[in-house]
Amino acid sequence: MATSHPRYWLMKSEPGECSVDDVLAMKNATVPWFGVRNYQARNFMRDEMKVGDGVLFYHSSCAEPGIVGVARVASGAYPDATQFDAKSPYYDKLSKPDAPRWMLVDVQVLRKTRVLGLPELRAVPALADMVVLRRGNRLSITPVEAAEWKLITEKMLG
DNA sequence: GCCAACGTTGGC
DNA sequence: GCCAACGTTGGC
Repeated sequence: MATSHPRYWLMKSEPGECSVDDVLAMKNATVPWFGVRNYQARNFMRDEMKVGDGVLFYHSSCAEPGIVGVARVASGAYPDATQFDAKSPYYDKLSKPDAPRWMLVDVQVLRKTRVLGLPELRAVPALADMVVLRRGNRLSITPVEAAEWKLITEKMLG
């Protein structure tokens, strides 16, 4: 049976660690989405994301949280190298190379946008159900509905 | 710095 | 398997 999986996602990054500008400065404007240590977010990357899926690049834990760029999923899932690096804050001593716990995908930034902040997003009735806007949401990767993607990328950022 | 909300841990 | 304690996220 064909399961309809989301084709669009919102991915949070702390700009102090990896901003949209940092990614644009990288080779092919592409970055491995390292550091996710939440099973639900991992499962999205491991099980549901496909190359070409749309991504809203979001800055969190900063002066002006919000959407700051449009990106795409640029690889299938593979192990997050930081889990094996004892010097990394993301080191996981329980993870073994032959049985990695944490998987990631590469994300390629297609364009930087103006900051679409939370108050502006919350002011749009059609976005009221966006997962990222739900009360208490802390998940760093959330699905985005096709209609939400279209509205944000074409109307609000167009 | 505060605090709400949620995930994880671990004793039982 | 329950659930209290604790840690983390992230907006404000």
